[in-house]
Amino acid sequence: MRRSRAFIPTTKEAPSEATLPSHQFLIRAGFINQQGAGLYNFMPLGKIVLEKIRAIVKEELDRAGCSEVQLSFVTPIGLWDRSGRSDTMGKEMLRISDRHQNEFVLSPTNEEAIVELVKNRVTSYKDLPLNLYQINTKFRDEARPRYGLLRGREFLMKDGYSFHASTEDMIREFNLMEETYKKIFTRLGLDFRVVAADSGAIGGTGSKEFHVLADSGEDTIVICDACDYGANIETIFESEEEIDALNEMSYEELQIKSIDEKCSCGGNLSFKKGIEVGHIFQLGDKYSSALEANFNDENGKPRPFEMATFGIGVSRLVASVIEQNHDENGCIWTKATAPYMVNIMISNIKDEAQTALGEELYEKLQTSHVEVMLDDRKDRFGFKMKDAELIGFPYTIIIGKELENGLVQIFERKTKENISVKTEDIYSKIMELI
RNA sequence: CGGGGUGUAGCUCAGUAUGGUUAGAGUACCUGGUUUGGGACCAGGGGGCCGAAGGUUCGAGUCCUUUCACCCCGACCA
Repeated sequence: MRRSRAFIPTTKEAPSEATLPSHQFLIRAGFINQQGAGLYNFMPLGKIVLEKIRAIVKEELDRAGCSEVQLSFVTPIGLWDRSGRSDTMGKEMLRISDRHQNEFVLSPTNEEAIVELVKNRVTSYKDLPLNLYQINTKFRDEARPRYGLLRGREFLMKDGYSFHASTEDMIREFNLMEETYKKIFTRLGLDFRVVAADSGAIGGTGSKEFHVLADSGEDTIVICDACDYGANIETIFESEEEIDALNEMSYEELQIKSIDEKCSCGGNLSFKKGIEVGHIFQLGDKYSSALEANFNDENGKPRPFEMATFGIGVSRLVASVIEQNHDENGCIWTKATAPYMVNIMISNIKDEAQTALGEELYEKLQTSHVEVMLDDRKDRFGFKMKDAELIGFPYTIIIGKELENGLVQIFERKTKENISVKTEDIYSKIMELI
């Protein structure tokens, strides 16, 4: 992409309502803009990142044997009446009416829809297990949306549902998804922890959350430095008072509390702030029983499906990458999430030698299927560098005044290091780095 | 859903206590020129239903009423 032709409206100042780094930088760098409370538009850069994350999620799930579907976003209210959630979920569900005054709900989640879909189509234990997922828009009418993409009302989420003939098989799938999620978050380049979680109102026997470690996280988790124990503090402390008193709680008390739970390896425990980007649940037959979704077992007897459910906040991940990876100058995208891997900056567009080399490299990298931006704007060096840092390209090739000496520079966003490379070596060097 | 706050140029914000020329600044944008290694400089220019509706007044960005939107703290958040 040529920067001169791109739609990337960057600004020097952040809108006053943005308080978190991810919110400020994603807006300042022209990735997203706010449409209303908890509603965001994705501009070209934001859309690219969103699609990259979506593609990685899809790839790993497909590899693990899941099948992608797409459920309708607008759902008849009757679906929610049958499960009782039109009452229990209350105002979180946004209700709308059509021209016939029929009531509908914008899907906040899709347990009911998926059970209805599978019910009476999968009727034998021989057809199990089955794991279906979608990556689709959700709408939850949060009482107070905030923090940009981290807590929007409309958001992109991957939601998966599995069906099994036995609890053992359901647990097998649950463990498979835990491993699959680890692969996904690792590929995205994130520092994350898996923690025991509160099963909450959805019920079920087990649940785990995946947290991206970041100071701005809304959740507090306890992790052990010696084993893989981790837990959301909600599972350790029963009352609000205890959580409020957390700061005064002594280290020993925490240690004892946690040992009582699961960690007895003797390692050091510490508190961390986390952003919940994934959550997996063992559902059991809660929904299949309620909606009378049965299969026939080996003896021909009808039994409700054993189910599990798996979620990943895809649009939340976009913000999470930046919460974990930024500095005072802007975004630092991981290699897997960067909208463009390489930014070629022509320092002075009037300099014919610089422009010629820039164009040549641009063609060559594109031919090699490298995602590359060519900054061919008329602006000055400093302006273009600030812009590149704000956006957060992993590498910027600077074609500037050193070209006279046969040298160009590679600026690495993460380390802010500049290395000089001979012009004839630049292509091989950048291919080696990315 | 309780409590608090803010709506003025694309963006960040003055101006509103005490109503009174043609509503301002910075930034961004356009034109010309000078510049070209860290968000440049000079000159000129365009851009506003002062969130919306109603009211008070000779006169409203400013006062009153209604309403909409957004933000912050809290509660809530499979």
